[in-house]
Amino acid sequence: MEISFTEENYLKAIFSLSRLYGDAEVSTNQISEHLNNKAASVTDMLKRLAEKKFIDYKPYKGVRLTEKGRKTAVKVVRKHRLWEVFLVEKLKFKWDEVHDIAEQLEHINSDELIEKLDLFLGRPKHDPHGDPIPDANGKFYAQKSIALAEAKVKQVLVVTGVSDHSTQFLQYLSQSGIGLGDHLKVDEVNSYDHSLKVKVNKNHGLFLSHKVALNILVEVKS
Amino acid sequence: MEISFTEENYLKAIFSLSRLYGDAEVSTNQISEHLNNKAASVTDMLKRLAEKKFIDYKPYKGVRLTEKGRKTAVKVVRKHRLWEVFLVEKLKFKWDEVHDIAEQLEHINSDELIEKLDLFLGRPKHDPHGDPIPDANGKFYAQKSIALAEAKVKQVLVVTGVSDHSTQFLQYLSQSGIGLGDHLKVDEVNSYDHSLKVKVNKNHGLFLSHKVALNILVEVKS
DNA sequence: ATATTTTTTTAGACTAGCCTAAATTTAACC
DNA sequence: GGTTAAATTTAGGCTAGTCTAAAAAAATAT
Repeated sequence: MEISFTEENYLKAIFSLSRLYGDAEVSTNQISEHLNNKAASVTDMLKRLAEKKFIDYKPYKGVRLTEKGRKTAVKVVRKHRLWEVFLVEKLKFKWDEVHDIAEQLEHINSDELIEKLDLFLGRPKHDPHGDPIPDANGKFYAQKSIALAEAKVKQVLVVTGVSDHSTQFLQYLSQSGIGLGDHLKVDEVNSYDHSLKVKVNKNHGLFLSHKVALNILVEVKS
Repeated sequence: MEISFTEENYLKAIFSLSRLYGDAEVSTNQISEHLNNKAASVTDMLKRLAEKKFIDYKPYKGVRLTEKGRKTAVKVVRKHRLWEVFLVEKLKFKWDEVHDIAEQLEHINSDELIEKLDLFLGRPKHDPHGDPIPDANGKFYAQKSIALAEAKVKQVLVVTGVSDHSTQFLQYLSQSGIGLGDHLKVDEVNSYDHSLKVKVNKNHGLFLSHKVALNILVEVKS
Protein backbone atom coordinates (compact mmCIF):
# COMPACT_ATOMS: atom_id res chain seq x y z
CA MET A 1 0.00 0.00 0.00
CA GLU A 2 2.96 2.33 0.32
CA ILE A 3 3.44 4.35 -2.82
CA SER A 4 6.05 7.07 -3.25
CA PHE A 5 5.67 10.53 -4.77
CA THR A 6 7.82 9.39 -7.64
CA GLU A 7 5.73 6.33 -8.35
CA GLU A 8 2.59 8.47 -8.28
CA ASN A 9 4.15 10.82 -10.79
CA TYR A 10 4.97 7.97 -13.14
CA LEU A 11 1.43 6.62 -12.93
CA LYS A 12 0.01 10.06 -13.58
CA ALA A 13 2.30 10.48 -16.58
CA ILE A 14 1.31 7.09 -18.01
CA PHE A 15 -2.35 7.88 -17.44
CA SER A 16 -2.26 11.21 -19.21
CA LEU A 17 -0.10 9.95 -22.07
CA SER A 18 -2.38 6.99 -22.67
CA ARG A 19 -5.43 9.29 -22.79
CA LEU A 20 -3.61 11.63 -25.14
CA TYR A 21 -2.88 8.91 -27.65
CA GLY A 22 -6.21 7.11 -27.59
CA ASP A 23 -5.63 4.60 -24.83
CA ALA A 24 -2.76 2.90 -26.64
CA GLU A 25 0.33 1.49 -24.92
CA VAL A 26 2.68 4.18 -23.68
CA SER A 27 6.33 3.96 -24.67
CA THR A 28 9.38 4.35 -22.50
CA ASN A 29 10.56 7.35 -24.49
CA GLN A 30 7.22 9.14 -24.20
CA ILE A 31 7.37 8.79 -20.44
CA SER A 32 10.99 9.86 -20.21
CA GLU A 33 10.28 12.95 -22.30
CA HIS A 34 7.16 13.79 -20.28
CA LEU A 35 8.98 13.47 -16.96
CA ASN A 36 12.21 15.05 -18.16
CA ASN A 37 14.44 12.17 -17.24
CA LYS A 38 16.32 9.44 -19.08
CA ALA A 39 14.85 6.36 -20.69
CA ALA A 40 17.04 4.09 -18.58
CA SER A 41 15.54 5.54 -15.40
CA VAL A 42 12.08 4.94 -16.79
CA THR A 43 12.85 1.29 -17.53
CA ASP A 44 13.97 0.84 -13.91
CA MET A 45 10.78 2.34 -12.58
CA LEU A 46 8.55 0.40 -14.98
CA LYS A 47 9.97 -2.81 -13.61
CA ARG A 48 9.16 -1.70 -10.09
CA LEU A 49 5.64 -0.58 -11.00
CA ALA A 50 5.01 -3.89 -12.81
CA GLU A 51 6.30 -5.76 -9.75
CA LYS A 52 3.72 -3.89 -7.66
CA LYS A 53 0.95 -4.62 -10.21
CA PHE A 54 0.32 -1.00 -11.14
CA ILE A 55 1.08 -1.63 -14.81
CA ASP A 56 1.33 -4.41 -17.39
CA TYR A 57 4.82 -4.31 -18.79
CA LYS A 58 6.39 -6.43 -21.53
CA PRO A 59 9.97 -5.34 -22.36
CA TYR A 60 10.18 -3.35 -25.60
CA LYS A 61 6.38 -3.39 -25.90
CA GLY A 62 5.30 -0.35 -23.91
CA VAL A 63 3.10 -0.22 -20.83
CA ARG A 64 -0.55 -0.03 -19.90
CA LEU A 65 -2.09 0.73 -16.51
CA THR A 66 -3.80 -2.08 -14.62
CA GLU A 67 -7.10 -1.30 -12.91
CA LYS A 68 -5.14 -0.74 -9.70
CA GLY A 69 -2.76 1.61 -11.52
CA ARG A 70 -5.57 3.53 -13.15
CA LYS A 71 -7.38 4.00 -9.83
CA THR A 72 -4.21 5.33 -8.25
CA ALA A 73 -3.48 7.69 -11.12
CA VAL A 74 -7.01 9.06 -11.23
CA LYS A 75 -6.92 9.70 -7.51
CA VAL A 76 -3.82 11.84 -7.99
CA VAL A 77 -5.55 13.71 -10.82
CA ARG A 78 -8.58 14.24 -8.58
CA LYS A 79 -6.43 15.65 -5.81
CA HIS A 80 -4.50 17.88 -8.19
CA ARG A 81 -7.64 19.40 -9.66
CA LEU A 82 -9.41 19.86 -6.35
CA TRP A 83 -6.39 21.68 -4.96
CA GLU A 84 -6.33 23.88 -8.05
CA VAL A 85 -9.92 24.86 -7.41
CA PHE A 86 -9.01 25.64 -3.81
CA LEU A 87 -6.05 27.78 -4.82
CA VAL A 88 -8.04 29.81 -7.33
CA GLU A 89 -11.45 30.02 -5.66
CA LYS A 90 -10.38 30.39 -2.04
CA LEU A 91 -6.84 31.71 -2.03
CA LYS A 92 -7.38 33.92 -5.10
CA PHE A 93 -4.46 32.71 -7.15
CA LYS A 94 -4.59 33.34 -10.88
CA TRP A 95 -5.40 30.18 -12.79
CA ASP A 96 -2.00 30.17 -14.47
CA GLU A 97 -0.12 30.30 -11.17
CA VAL A 98 -1.49 27.21 -9.52
CA HIS A 99 -0.02 24.28 -11.39
CA ASP A 100 3.31 23.98 -9.58
CA ILE A 101 1.75 24.23 -6.14
CA ALA A 102 -0.96 21.70 -7.01
CA GLU A 103 1.83 19.46 -8.28
CA GLN A 104 3.06 19.31 -4.69
CA LEU A 105 -0.32 19.19 -2.96
CA GLU A 106 -1.54 16.28 -5.10
CA HIS A 107 0.73 13.93 -3.17
CA ILE A 108 -0.69 14.66 0.27
CA ASN A 109 -2.00 11.36 1.48
CA SER A 110 -5.33 11.37 3.34
CA ASP A 111 -8.65 10.13 2.01
CA GLU A 112 -10.51 12.08 4.64
CA LEU A 113 -8.73 15.26 3.57
CA ILE A 114 -9.78 14.85 -0.07
CA GLU A 115 -13.37 14.18 0.95
CA LYS A 116 -13.55 17.21 3.23
CA LEU A 117 -11.83 19.43 0.70
CA ASP A 118 -14.26 18.31 -2.01
CA LEU A 119 -17.17 19.11 0.29
CA PHE A 120 -15.69 22.48 1.29
CA LEU A 121 -15.33 23.45 -2.37
CA GLY A 122 -18.91 22.40 -3.15
CA ARG A 123 -18.00 19.24 -5.07
CA PRO A 124 -16.79 21.06 -8.20
CA LYS A 125 -16.95 19.22 -11.52
CA HIS A 126 -14.22 21.20 -13.30
CA ASP A 127 -10.88 22.66 -12.30
CA PRO A 128 -9.95 26.26 -13.17
CA HIS A 129 -8.51 25.12 -16.50
CA GLY A 130 -11.82 23.49 -17.43
CA ASP A 131 -10.59 19.95 -16.93
CA PRO A 132 -13.11 17.56 -15.40
CA ILE A 133 -12.64 16.38 -11.80
CA PRO A 134 -13.24 12.64 -11.33
CA ASP A 135 -15.36 11.54 -8.38
CA ALA A 136 -14.11 9.52 -5.42
CA ASN A 137 -14.65 6.29 -7.38
CA GLY A 138 -12.51 7.47 -10.26
CA LYS A 139 -15.37 8.21 -12.66
CA PHE A 140 -15.25 11.25 -14.95
CA TYR A 141 -18.78 12.54 -15.37
CA ALA A 142 -17.94 15.85 -17.01
CA GLN A 143 -16.33 16.66 -20.36
CA LYS A 144 -13.38 18.97 -20.76
CA SER A 145 -14.53 22.57 -20.96
CA ILE A 146 -13.47 24.79 -23.81
CA ALA A 147 -13.44 28.56 -24.21
CA LEU A 148 -16.70 29.93 -25.59
CA ALA A 149 -14.65 31.40 -28.42
CA GLU A 150 -13.82 27.88 -29.61
CA ALA A 151 -17.42 26.65 -29.67
CA LYS A 152 -19.22 26.08 -32.96
CA VAL A 153 -22.43 27.81 -34.01
CA LYS A 154 -25.61 26.04 -32.79
CA GLN A 155 -23.89 23.82 -30.21
CA VAL A 156 -25.70 23.56 -26.87
CA LEU A 157 -23.31 24.86 -24.23
CA VAL A 158 -23.28 25.08 -20.42
CA VAL A 159 -21.16 27.62 -18.55
CA THR A 160 -18.69 25.78 -16.30
CA GLY A 161 -16.26 28.52 -15.33
CA VAL A 162 -14.18 31.51 -16.27
CA SER A 163 -10.51 32.01 -16.92
CA ASP A 164 -10.46 35.65 -15.84
CA HIS A 165 -11.44 35.95 -12.19
CA SER A 166 -11.21 39.72 -11.92
CA THR A 167 -14.08 41.49 -10.20
CA GLN A 168 -14.53 43.61 -13.28
CA PHE A 169 -15.03 40.64 -15.55
CA LEU A 170 -17.26 38.78 -13.13
CA GLN A 171 -19.46 41.86 -12.66
CA TYR A 172 -19.71 42.28 -16.40
CA LEU A 173 -20.85 38.68 -16.70
CA SER A 174 -23.52 38.93 -14.04
CA GLN A 175 -24.79 42.17 -15.58
CA SER A 176 -25.04 40.31 -18.86
CA GLY A 177 -27.05 37.61 -17.13
CA ILE A 178 -24.41 34.94 -17.51
CA GLY A 179 -23.69 32.69 -14.56
CA LEU A 180 -22.39 29.24 -13.73
CA GLY A 181 -24.63 26.49 -15.15
CA ASP A 182 -26.42 28.78 -17.62
CA HIS A 183 -27.18 27.47 -21.10
CA LEU A 184 -25.61 29.21 -24.07
CA LYS A 185 -25.85 28.89 -27.82
CA VAL A 186 -23.78 30.76 -30.39
CA ASP A 187 -26.13 32.14 -33.06
CA GLU A 188 -23.65 34.08 -35.15
CA VAL A 189 -19.93 34.69 -35.44
CA ASN A 190 -18.64 37.95 -36.85
CA SER A 191 -15.87 36.85 -39.15
CA TYR A 192 -14.08 40.20 -38.97
CA ASP A 193 -13.52 40.61 -35.19
CA HIS A 194 -14.74 37.18 -34.03
CA SER A 195 -17.39 38.70 -31.81
CA LEU A 196 -20.47 36.57 -31.09
CA LYS A 197 -24.20 36.84 -30.90
CA VAL A 198 -25.39 34.30 -28.35
CA LYS A 199 -28.53 33.01 -26.72
CA VAL A 200 -28.41 33.00 -22.91
CA ASN A 201 -30.95 30.58 -21.47
CA LYS A 202 -34.10 31.75 -23.32
CA ASN A 203 -32.92 35.18 -24.44
CA HIS A 204 -31.45 35.68 -27.88
CA GLY A 205 -29.35 38.56 -29.05
CA LEU A 206 -26.60 39.08 -26.52
CA PHE A 207 -23.40 40.44 -28.05
CA LEU A 208 -20.04 39.26 -26.71
CA SER A 209 -16.60 40.37 -27.85
CA HIS A 210 -13.93 37.84 -28.74
CA LYS A 211 -11.98 38.86 -25.64
CA VAL A 212 -14.92 38.03 -23.40
CA ALA A 213 -15.60 34.78 -25.27
CA LEU A 214 -12.03 33.68 -24.60
CA ASN A 215 -12.57 33.99 -20.87
CA ILE A 216 -15.82 32.05 -20.54
CA LEU A 217 -15.48 28.29 -20.14
CA VAL A 218 -18.25 26.06 -21.46
CA GLU A 219 -19.01 22.39 -21.75
CA VAL A 220 -20.37 21.19 -25.10
CA LYS A 221 -23.62 19.35 -24.43
CA SER A 222 -24.45 18.43 -28.03
CA MET B 1 18.46 26.69 -1.52
CA GLU B 2 17.24 23.14 -2.01
CA ILE B 3 16.19 21.58 1.24
CA SER B 4 14.59 18.15 1.56
CA PHE B 5 11.58 17.10 3.63
CA THR B 6 13.92 15.08 5.80
CA GLU B 7 16.24 17.99 6.43
CA GLU B 8 13.26 20.17 7.32
CA ASN B 9 12.12 17.56 9.80
CA TYR B 10 15.51 17.46 11.47
CA LEU B 11 15.60 21.25 11.77
CA LYS B 12 12.11 21.27 13.21
CA ALA B 13 13.09 18.59 15.73
CA ILE B 14 16.20 20.48 16.77
CA PHE B 15 14.21 23.69 17.09
CA SER B 16 11.54 22.18 19.28
CA LEU B 17 14.01 20.24 21.43
CA SER B 18 16.15 23.31 22.00
CA ARG B 19 13.09 25.29 23.09
CA LEU B 20 12.01 22.48 25.35
CA TYR B 21 15.29 22.41 27.22
CA GLY B 22 15.88 26.15 27.56
CA ASP B 23 17.77 26.86 24.38
CA ALA B 24 20.65 24.56 25.28
CA GLU B 25 22.55 22.40 22.79
CA VAL B 26 20.55 19.47 21.54
CA SER B 27 22.13 16.01 21.74
CA THR B 28 22.26 13.34 19.08
CA ASN B 29 20.27 10.94 21.24
CA GLN B 30 17.51 13.46 21.90
CA ILE B 31 17.07 13.93 18.17
CA SER B 32 17.17 10.24 17.39
CA GLU B 33 14.54 9.55 20.02
CA HIS B 34 12.35 12.42 18.83
CA LEU B 35 12.51 11.29 15.21
CA ASN B 36 12.33 7.58 15.98
CA ASN B 37 15.50 6.65 14.19
CA LYS B 38 19.02 5.60 15.17
CA ALA B 39 21.73 7.83 16.55
CA ALA B 40 24.08 6.86 13.71
CA SER B 41 21.57 8.18 11.17
CA VAL B 42 21.33 11.42 13.10
CA THR B 43 25.10 11.87 13.06
CA ASP B 44 25.06 11.46 9.28
CA MET B 45 22.40 14.10 8.88
CA LEU B 46 24.02 16.52 11.35
CA LYS B 47 27.13 16.51 9.23
CA ARG B 48 25.11 17.37 6.16
CA LEU B 49 23.17 20.11 7.94
CA ALA B 50 26.40 21.59 9.30
CA GLU B 51 27.88 21.48 5.79
CA LYS B 52 24.90 23.50 4.58
CA LYS B 53 25.25 25.97 7.48
CA PHE B 54 21.91 25.16 9.08
CA ILE B 55 23.52 24.17 12.39
CA ASP B 56 26.70 24.56 14.39
CA TYR B 57 28.02 21.09 15.07
CA LYS B 58 31.03 20.00 17.09
CA PRO B 59 31.35 16.18 17.33
CA TYR B 60 30.28 14.86 20.74
CA LYS B 61 29.18 18.35 21.79
CA GLY B 62 25.60 18.56 20.52
CA VAL B 63 24.13 20.99 18.01
CA ARG B 64 22.62 24.42 17.89
CA LEU B 65 20.69 26.06 15.03
CA THR B 66 22.36 28.88 13.12
CA GLU B 67 20.24 31.90 12.26
CA LYS B 68 19.64 30.35 8.85
CA GLY B 69 18.62 27.07 10.48
CA ARG B 70 16.30 28.79 12.93
CA LYS B 71 14.58 30.75 10.16
CA THR B 72 14.03 27.57 8.19
CA ALA B 73 12.69 25.67 11.19
CA VAL B 74 10.33 28.46 12.22
CA LYS B 75 8.97 28.67 8.70
CA VAL B 76 8.08 25.00 8.86
CA VAL B 77 6.40 25.55 12.23
CA ARG B 78 4.47 28.48 10.76
CA LYS B 79 3.27 26.38 7.86
CA HIS B 80 2.33 23.49 10.10
CA ARG B 81 0.23 25.66 12.39
CA LEU B 82 -1.46 27.60 9.60
CA TRP B 83 -2.46 24.36 7.91
CA GLU B 84 -3.83 23.08 11.22
CA VAL B 85 -6.02 26.15 11.47
CA PHE B 86 -7.21 25.55 7.92
CA LEU B 87 -8.03 21.92 8.59
CA VAL B 88 -10.01 22.69 11.73
CA GLU B 89 -11.65 26.01 10.85
CA LYS B 90 -12.40 25.41 7.19
CA LEU B 91 -12.51 21.68 6.62
CA LYS B 92 -14.08 20.93 10.03
CA PHE B 93 -11.61 18.37 11.21
CA LYS B 94 -11.49 17.70 14.93
CA TRP B 95 -8.48 19.34 16.56
CA ASP B 96 -7.05 15.95 17.46
CA GLU B 97 -7.17 14.66 13.88
CA VAL B 98 -5.09 17.25 12.11
CA HIS B 99 -1.53 16.67 13.21
CA ASP B 100 -0.56 13.94 10.75
CA ILE B 101 -2.01 15.76 7.76
CA ALA B 102 -0.34 19.04 8.77
CA GLU B 103 2.88 17.07 9.12
CA GLN B 104 2.66 16.49 5.37
CA LEU B 105 1.34 19.91 4.36
CA GLU B 106 4.09 21.74 6.27
CA HIS B 107 6.58 20.73 3.58
CA ILE B 108 4.74 22.30 0.65
CA ASN B 109 7.13 24.85 -0.72
CA SER B 110 5.68 28.21 -1.84
CA ASP B 111 6.06 31.52 -0.06
CA GLU B 112 3.10 32.93 -1.91
CA LEU B 113 0.96 30.02 -0.79
CA ILE B 114 1.77 30.62 2.89
CA GLU B 115 1.04 34.30 2.53
CA LYS B 116 -2.31 33.75 0.81
CA LEU B 117 -3.28 31.00 3.22
CA ASP B 118 -2.47 33.25 6.18
CA LEU B 119 -4.62 36.00 4.68
CA PHE B 120 -7.45 33.59 3.89
CA LEU B 121 -7.49 32.38 7.50
CA GLY B 122 -7.49 35.92 8.85
CA ARG B 123 -3.89 35.91 10.08
CA PRO B 124 -4.54 33.69 13.09
CA LYS B 125 -2.23 34.01 16.11
CA HIS B 126 -2.77 30.53 17.58
CA ASP B 127 -3.22 27.09 16.08
CA PRO B 128 -6.04 24.78 17.23
CA HIS B 129 -3.78 23.41 19.97
CA GLY B 130 -3.22 26.94 21.26
CA ASP B 131 0.36 27.17 20.09
CA PRO B 132 1.39 30.60 18.81
CA ILE B 133 1.88 31.05 15.05
CA PRO B 134 5.04 32.98 14.14
CA ASP B 135 4.76 35.74 11.54
CA ALA B 136 6.42 35.70 8.13
CA ASN B 137 9.63 37.06 9.66
CA GLY B 138 9.84 34.27 12.20
CA LYS B 139 8.72 36.34 15.20
CA PHE B 140 6.40 34.89 17.81
CA TYR B 141 4.15 37.70 19.01
CA ALA B 142 1.54 35.67 20.83
CA GLN B 143 1.98 35.38 24.55
CA LYS B 144 2.73 32.19 26.27
CA SER B 145 -0.11 30.45 28.00
CA ILE B 146 0.40 28.89 31.44
CA ALA B 147 -0.51 25.39 32.54
CA LEU B 148 -3.86 25.15 34.28
CA ALA B 149 -1.98 23.64 37.22
CA GLU B 150 -0.22 26.96 37.72
CA ALA B 151 -3.36 29.04 37.77
CA LYS B 152 -4.66 30.50 41.03
CA VAL B 153 -8.07 29.80 42.52
CA LYS B 154 -10.84 32.12 41.24
CA GLN B 155 -8.90 33.41 38.22
CA VAL B 156 -10.92 33.61 35.00
CA LEU B 157 -9.18 31.43 32.49
CA VAL B 158 -9.58 30.70 28.80
CA VAL B 159 -8.32 27.50 27.25
CA THR B 160 -5.75 28.34 24.57
CA GLY B 161 -4.15 24.97 24.02
CA VAL B 162 -2.60 21.82 25.35
CA SER B 163 0.95 20.66 25.90
CA ASP B 164 0.21 16.97 25.36
CA HIS B 165 -1.00 16.44 21.81
CA SER B 166 -1.58 12.70 22.07
CA THR B 167 -4.85 11.42 20.69
CA GLN B 168 -5.55 9.82 24.06
CA PHE B 169 -5.27 13.08 25.93
CA LEU B 170 -7.22 15.09 23.39
CA GLN B 171 -10.03 12.58 23.41
CA TYR B 172 -10.14 12.65 27.18
CA LEU B 173 -10.52 16.42 27.07
CA SER B 174 -13.33 16.44 24.57
CA GLN B 175 -15.12 13.77 26.61
CA SER B 176 -14.78 16.04 29.62
CA GLY B 177 -16.34 18.87 27.64
CA ILE B 178 -13.20 20.98 27.52
CA GLY B 179 -12.32 22.64 24.24
CA LEU B 180 -10.42 25.61 22.84
CA GLY B 181 -11.80 28.95 23.95
CA ASP B 182 -13.79 27.47 26.82
CA HIS B 183 -13.86 29.43 30.10
CA LEU B 184 -12.45 27.78 33.22
CA LYS B 185 -12.25 28.69 36.84
CA VAL B 186 -10.45 26.75 39.55
CA ASP B 187 -12.80 26.38 42.51
CA GLU B 188 -10.66 24.20 44.77
CA VAL B 189 -7.19 22.74 44.92
CA ASN B 190 -6.60 19.50 46.79
CA SER B 191 -3.44 20.19 48.73
CA TYR B 192 -2.53 16.50 48.97
CA ASP B 193 -2.43 15.44 45.29
CA HIS B 194 -2.92 18.88 43.67
CA SER B 195 -6.03 17.74 41.85
CA LEU B 196 -8.55 20.45 40.97
CA LYS B 197 -12.27 21.08 41.05
CA VAL B 198 -13.05 23.46 38.21
CA LYS B 199 -15.95 25.27 36.57
CA VAL B 200 -16.18 24.66 32.80
CA ASN B 201 -18.21 27.42 31.16
CA LYS B 202 -21.31 27.38 33.38
CA ASN B 203 -20.90 23.94 34.93
CA HIS B 204 -19.24 23.57 38.32
CA GLY B 205 -17.77 20.42 39.78
CA LEU B 206 -15.47 18.89 37.20
CA PHE B 207 -12.59 16.98 38.73
CA LEU B 208 -9.16 17.13 37.05
CA SER B 209 -5.98 15.40 38.17
CA HIS B 210 -2.73 17.33 38.52
CA LYS B 211 -1.33 15.48 35.53
CA VAL B 212 -4.19 16.65 33.33
CA ALA B 213 -3.98 20.18 34.71
CA LEU B 214 -0.33 20.30 33.74
CA ASN B 215 -1.22 19.61 30.12
CA ILE B 216 -3.98 22.16 29.65
CA LEU B 217 -2.80 25.61 28.61
CA VAL B 218 -4.81 28.65 29.63
CA GLU B 219 -4.67 32.37 29.31
CA VAL B 220 -5.39 34.30 32.51
CA LYS B 221 -8.21 36.75 31.81
CA SER B 222 -8.42 38.31 35.27
C1' DA C 1 16.79 -9.47 -46.86
C1' DT C 2 20.39 -7.04 -45.14
C1' DA C 3 22.17 -2.74 -43.25
C1' DT C 4 21.28 1.23 -40.66
C1' DT C 5 18.89 3.89 -37.34
C1' DT C 6 15.98 4.32 -33.42
C1' DT C 7 14.24 2.59 -29.20
C1' DT C 8 14.79 0.15 -25.19
C1' DT C 9 17.21 -2.42 -21.82
C1' DT C 10 21.30 -3.80 -19.11
C1' DA C 11 25.37 -2.82 -16.46
C1' DG C 12 27.60 -0.18 -13.35
C1' DA C 13 27.98 4.02 -10.63
C1' DC C 14 26.27 7.90 -7.73
C1' DT C 15 23.49 10.34 -3.67
C1' DA C 16 20.22 10.65 0.18
C1' DG C 17 18.79 8.42 4.08
C1' DC C 18 18.49 4.74 6.64
C1' DC C 19 20.49 0.55 9.20
C1' DT C 20 23.85 -2.64 12.37
C1' DA C 21 28.12 -3.47 14.53
C1' DA C 22 32.30 -1.85 16.16
C1' DA C 23 35.30 1.84 17.73
C1' DT C 24 35.86 5.98 20.20
C1' DT C 25 34.97 9.77 23.23
C1' DT C 26 32.86 11.63 27.32
C1' DA C 27 30.64 11.04 31.79
C1' DA C 28 30.06 8.70 36.12
C1' DC C 29 31.45 6.15 39.96
C1' DC C 30 34.29 4.24 43.61
C1' DG D 1 42.67 8.48 39.07
C1' DG D 2 41.18 4.36 36.92
C1' DT D 3 37.41 1.58 35.56
C1' DT D 4 32.92 1.07 33.83
C1' DA D 5 28.91 2.82 31.51
C1' DA D 6 26.69 5.78 28.35
C1' DA D 7 26.72 8.58 24.35
C1' DT D 8 28.45 9.37 19.93
C1' DT D 9 30.84 8.55 15.78
C1' DT D 10 32.89 5.61 12.16
C1' DA D 11 32.70 1.87 8.95
C1' DG D 12 30.30 -0.63 5.86
C1' DG D 13 25.93 -2.03 3.77
C1' DC D 14 21.05 -1.48 2.00
C1' DT D 15 17.18 0.72 -1.11
C1' DA D 16 15.07 4.21 -4.13
C1' DG D 17 15.83 6.81 -7.77
C1' DT D 18 18.81 8.96 -10.76
C1' DC D 19 22.65 8.95 -14.37
C1' DT D 20 26.06 7.44 -18.51
C1' DA D 21 27.72 4.16 -21.64
C1' DA D 22 27.19 0.06 -23.94
C1' DA D 23 24.45 -3.85 -25.60
C1' DA D 24 20.33 -5.67 -27.59
C1' DA D 25 15.92 -5.53 -29.88
C1' DA D 26 12.73 -3.43 -33.13
C1' DA D 27 11.79 -0.46 -36.89
C1' DT D 28 13.15 1.51 -41.20
C1' DA D 29 15.35 1.92 -45.52
C1' DT D 30 17.60 0.36 -49.43
